Amino acid sequence: MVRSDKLPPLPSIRAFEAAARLESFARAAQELGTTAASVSYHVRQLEQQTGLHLFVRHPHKVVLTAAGAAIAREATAAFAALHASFVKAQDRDEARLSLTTLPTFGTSWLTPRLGLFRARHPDIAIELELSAEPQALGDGRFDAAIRHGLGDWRGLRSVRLFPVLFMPLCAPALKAAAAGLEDPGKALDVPLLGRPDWWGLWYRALGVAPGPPPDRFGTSLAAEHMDIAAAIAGHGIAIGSPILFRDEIAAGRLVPAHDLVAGDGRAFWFVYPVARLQSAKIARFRDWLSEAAAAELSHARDLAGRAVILDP
Amino acid sequence: MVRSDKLPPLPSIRAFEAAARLESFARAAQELGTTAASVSYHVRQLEQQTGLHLFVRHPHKVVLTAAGAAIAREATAAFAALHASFVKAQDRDEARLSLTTLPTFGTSWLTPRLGLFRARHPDIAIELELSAEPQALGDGRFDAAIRHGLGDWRGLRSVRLFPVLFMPLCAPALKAAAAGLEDPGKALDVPLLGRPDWWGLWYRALGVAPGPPPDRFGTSLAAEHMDIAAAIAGHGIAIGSPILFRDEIAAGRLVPAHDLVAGDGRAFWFVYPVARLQSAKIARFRDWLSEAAAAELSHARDLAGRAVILDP
DNA sequence: AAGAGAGGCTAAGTCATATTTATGGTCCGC
DNA sequence: GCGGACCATAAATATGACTTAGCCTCTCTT
Repeated sequence: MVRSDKLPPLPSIRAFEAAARLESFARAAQELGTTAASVSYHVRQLEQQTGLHLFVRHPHKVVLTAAGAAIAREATAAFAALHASFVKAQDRDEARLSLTTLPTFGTSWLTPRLGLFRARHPDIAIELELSAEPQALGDGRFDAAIRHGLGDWRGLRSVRLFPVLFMPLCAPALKAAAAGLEDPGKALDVPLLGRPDWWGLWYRALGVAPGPPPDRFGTSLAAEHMDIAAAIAGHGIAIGSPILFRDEIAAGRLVPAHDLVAGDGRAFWFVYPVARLQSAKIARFRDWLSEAAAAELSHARDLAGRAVILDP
Repeated sequence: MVRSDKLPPLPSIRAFEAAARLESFARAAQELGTTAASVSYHVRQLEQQTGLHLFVRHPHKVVLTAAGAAIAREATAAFAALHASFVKAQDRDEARLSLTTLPTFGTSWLTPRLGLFRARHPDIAIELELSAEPQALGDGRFDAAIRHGLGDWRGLRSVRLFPVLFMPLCAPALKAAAAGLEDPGKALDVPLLGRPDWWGLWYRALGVAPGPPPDRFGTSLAAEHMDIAAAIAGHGIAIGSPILFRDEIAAGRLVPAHDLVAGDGRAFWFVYPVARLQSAKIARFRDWLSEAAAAELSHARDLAGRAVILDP
């Protein structure tokens, strides 16, 4: 015998283990989803490699030798342990969903709704990371992400949620002061809050070419939702998504400063690696999120319908 | 993920385990005698099958994830246990050599010499079974056998030891009474012991066609060595092998009753399954036995040389 | 008893799968 | 700054397992 310090071929050990446990090549073949001939082949393979007699063949049945029984016992335990470790890892992995998304989306829209997901799927704990920069998926840090864009990320499966829209929003008290907003040449009593490029897009949608001069802008904060918070506090007119801040609008803390809704063709997408199409927890979150987004979209049908979509 | 209750492909687990233990695909490839590309393929395979991230890839190195580390630990233990069980079984198997042979050969020739083998190979315990009928090899009961015949057993490797010879043997006190043995028609004072067919062969070698009449024979015992024992006790003239009973002849307890040596072309052979060519213990016994048989043959050169060989 | 069925073996051809080979990119160390 | 080490990817290859088919032996049934 080869007196090898190497392990014999694992598929052969597997076939042998099943045959030993079930005391039959035919039943082992059934369990392994193969044929008796294959099991016979593997067992013989193993016997040749090890130089051990594992089974005594009788015309109608096979019987383990002493050596075979000893090895089979160990092998069964080893495979069971291996299997258990995978199951455990999968269970643990299945119980925790790690997401990364944009700060505004996460803060303003997703977080308030996460409780509903948790209520429906109490066995999945969500871990949410917020960052303005899209984080790589597939390296083990995150299971999935919500991004905005066109949905064309390579290697990722994308599910569209709702469009990215822009509209001037302000506190009700400032609504009057926002009159004449549509004329960028005209000075306003209140500053414009939010990213100048979004304002530029909105004015282009309005048909006004150059947009407002730089001195119209107040401090631009780190994220959209902070501008919106400033607007709610009455510090100016913010440019932001009427969908993301529907709750604020519905509560009357925020009103449109103008009726025009602009968009740049982009949307929010739920994305996850193609390699994880089979992941149950991702599928569950995706389904819940799609549903929530569809509900959101049904509230925003008129907004989305009348939005002026421009190239960015 | 496939949430499979089946174990993922074992070769992939093996590749992963090595990679995890060595913290490097390249070193794992080296250990497994394959290439890094292969290891990479398998690890990816495993990750896809299980839906788990096992490694975080960095451009220059790979790092285990928490799940990967947990699985690797279990996998290493499982493989080690598996390996240990094979090594143990092989060691145990290697420490015990089970032989089957003919009663006379075993009793008269082999057993007295087994001590020499044991002295040279104290780590191998011999188990000797005696039976007149040849026992099947390769079913786990016996590692090897010593048989007599022509050396043409299918599926078995045969090593020739020494020829099967026949010669009348008797106690020295009966030597005189054996005079005239060569004439089967002449009545003797002492009976003939042993198998009539062997006597028949011997007489044919002598050139005497019909052989002695049945009433010349004493009781024929179950095995040759028992006839010889009877001869030593002075109960008659036995037909037997001068090689197997060389010790008795050398000690003077047995003398040839006639000088003619006959043979039927057969010999004693050491045989073992072709499938076990690699077995170290069988090789060690075979080498020792060949040596002992060669020494025996050198003592019996003149006997073998002058033997008259007939077809049986 | 005799026949059908179950279990296993063997042999040969097919097919799948792992592996190799080659290429490219990234980072680390000299 | 450059060469080497390490890993990823893709396509082609080759090994090896698997299936299929036919056969034998034994057992159970009728």
